[in-house]
Amino acid sequence: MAEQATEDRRVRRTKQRLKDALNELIVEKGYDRVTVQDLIDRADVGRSTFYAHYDTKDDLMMSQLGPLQEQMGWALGSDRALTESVVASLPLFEHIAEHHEEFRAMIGSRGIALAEEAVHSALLEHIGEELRRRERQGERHAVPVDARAGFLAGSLMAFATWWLENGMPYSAAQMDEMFQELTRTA
Amino acid sequence: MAEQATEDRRVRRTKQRLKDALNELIVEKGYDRVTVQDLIDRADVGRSTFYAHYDTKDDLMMSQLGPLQEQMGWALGSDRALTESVVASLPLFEHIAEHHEEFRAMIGSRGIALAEEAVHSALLEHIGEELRRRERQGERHAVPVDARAGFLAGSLMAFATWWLENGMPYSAAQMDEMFQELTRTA
Amino acid sequence: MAEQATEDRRVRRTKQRLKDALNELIVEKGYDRVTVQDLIDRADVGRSTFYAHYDTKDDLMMSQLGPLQEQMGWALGSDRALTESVVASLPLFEHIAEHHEEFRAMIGSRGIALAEEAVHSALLEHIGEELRRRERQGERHAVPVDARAGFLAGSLMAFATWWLENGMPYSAAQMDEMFQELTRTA
Amino acid sequence: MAEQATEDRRVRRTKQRLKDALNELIVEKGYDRVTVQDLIDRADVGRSTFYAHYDTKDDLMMSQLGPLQEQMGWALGSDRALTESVVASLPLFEHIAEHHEEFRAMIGSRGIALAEEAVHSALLEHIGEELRRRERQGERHAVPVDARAGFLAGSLMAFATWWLENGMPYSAAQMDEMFQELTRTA
DNA sequence: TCCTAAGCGAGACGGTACGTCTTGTCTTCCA
DNA sequence: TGGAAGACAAGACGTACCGTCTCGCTTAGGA
Repeated sequence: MAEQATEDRRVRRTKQRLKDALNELIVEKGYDRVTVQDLIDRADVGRSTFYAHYDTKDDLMMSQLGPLQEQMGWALGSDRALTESVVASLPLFEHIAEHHEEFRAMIGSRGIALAEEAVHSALLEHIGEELRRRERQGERHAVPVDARAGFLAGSLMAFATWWLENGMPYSAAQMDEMFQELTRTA
Repeated sequence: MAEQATEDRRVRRTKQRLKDALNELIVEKGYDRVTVQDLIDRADVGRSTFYAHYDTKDDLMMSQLGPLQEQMGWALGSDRALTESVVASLPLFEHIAEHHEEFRAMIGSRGIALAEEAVHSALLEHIGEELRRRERQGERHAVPVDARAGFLAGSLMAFATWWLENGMPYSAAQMDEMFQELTRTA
Repeated sequence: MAEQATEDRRVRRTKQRLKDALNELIVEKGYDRVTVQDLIDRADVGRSTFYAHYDTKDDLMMSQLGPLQEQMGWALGSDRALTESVVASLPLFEHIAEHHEEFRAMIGSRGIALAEEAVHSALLEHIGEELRRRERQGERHAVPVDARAGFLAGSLMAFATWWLENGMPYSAAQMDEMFQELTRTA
Repeated sequence: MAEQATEDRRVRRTKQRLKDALNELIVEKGYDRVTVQDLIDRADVGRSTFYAHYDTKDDLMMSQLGPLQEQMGWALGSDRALTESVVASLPLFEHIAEHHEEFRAMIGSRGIALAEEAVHSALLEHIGEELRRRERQGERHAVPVDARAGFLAGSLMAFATWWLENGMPYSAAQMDEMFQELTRTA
């Protein structure tokens, strides 16, 4: 919308303070234990102001995920991803390594589900497109495209989650390498 | 435990009524919308009785997952699983197919996370053991055992979830076949 | 306090509705059987709103007693009390006669104890002051002032209670006359 | 009752243990804060056993008050009371002095109300009888008998209560003397 | 000596009320 | 006129007691 662009400077500031508050509080006490009251206290914003901009805490959370999705999408389509492999997993692992503190604070919470869902759907779309493109170019595979896309997107998310939850015992590069090897037939 | 076995007949009945109530209500309104009040109304049980046996709704949910874990564990170790493949994925797909109504009622809720976590950990343990056994017998692989176990357990869960959330367009047997093919190198 | 005066109009309305509800319910079912739930249902107020203003049901009750104390204090110091007698008992008997329905609904309950305590302490203070004033003016008595004040305040309360609990067989004026006669030596 | 006499030895022991438990607990935590659970724990008695003998905690309390009433009644009719005065107040003050610890633990509680009520009614009856006896013997008074009885019983209770709640600054004998003086015209 | 009914402990149970917490709506006031 | 402040209704939560109940064990007192 045009209004988005013209959005009041103050409104942008208020929204930003709420996002900052959320991110701080997630690290401090975990996503699930953050209440709307916490958010507005921290952001120094009136209760009604919060609800004027966002429907729920989850809504605020998701409004931050758009940029993440774009970033992932961009990464997936970038030069760095121009390999023979279907999935450019490296950017994902690197992003996680960079923000592991925030992510770890959300483990087990409803918040991580939202983030996962956002990345997962971006992943699913990109992978699906790539697989369909290759199929049009004559590539054949025993497993149908939809299943392969579901499998690849899901197992990448799962592999990354495993990594995060187990103390990240490998580097992002190693994770990428291993993932490519493990999904060679997919 | 021996005490478990000697548990008062009444206590067992009460617990069973609560479990039944939970399962019914999950299907009716989804896990997250079920309140403790709903449970005790349906089970015709006093509020304090509920809290005498379970700490929270999640606690009640988890008490049902033990049997599920055992069932999965048993399935994973059964004759049917005696294939050359590491993971006996068929029993999992079949279990899901059988209970797809309950599972679908929990999609996106905190309840499914508990169930997933229970099955996932059982899976992880079994797969880890099997991989370590094979390694002791001389099998070699480019990817370390812990990462392969994490990958296999995670991607099986993810693949099953994808299946459930996309209308189960394949049979359990087909899913099993595809999973074996997709993880041939893992 | 100044803040009291500036108190939000809505707050005052809410508090008033709660006080009205309490008074109605006391008459209907007796103080002890009135629950917080009854109060908020009748006052059409949220549960948390009740607790935002009052700690307990007793707290709400006591908040109504302040005015009663003031009224009694004023009565005790008024022209009508300017007799040779130490205690102006008539206003008390008249007040009881006027509100006998409410008082009777509280007989035997914890609520009446709060009301009695409020009136009793106001009485005790006024009588003590008056006796000390007279002593300074040379009046002498075989019994020390503190004991006489305790006796007079207590026996007035007791006499009034007896009256209320026995069907008020005399008029307020008769009660007053009798009380003066019975405590002539005190 | 005859049954009372034939009451099982065990039953008597159980009841006594409950009474002892109540008295101990009253001193320890105050009447109102004593729960039935406290009582049966202390008395080492089953829950149903308690309810087999008493309806409520108040019931147990009152079962102890009978003896107190008899004691007071006996005292009021004894030789020591054979004075020209209507009320033999000395025994009451002495009884309170002896048990002031228990009584003080009950101040402000619902328990004291039960005890007061028991003593008060015994007092009222004795005083009423005495006053009517004297009237039959020709004694005349400006205030009717029922009112004088109500006044005397009530003010004695009130005076005793004042004494107890204000640190018992006089001896029982002094209290008795003062009470006689203050009610000379009643 | 047995046996049979009562007393009893243990504690599960249904139920009621409590005081706390969080949510999303609504109102008031101020800059 | 938009946003800060915060009162409010709604309703779930976990806790504390209550009075009822079922279950076996013990423990006389009469057969």
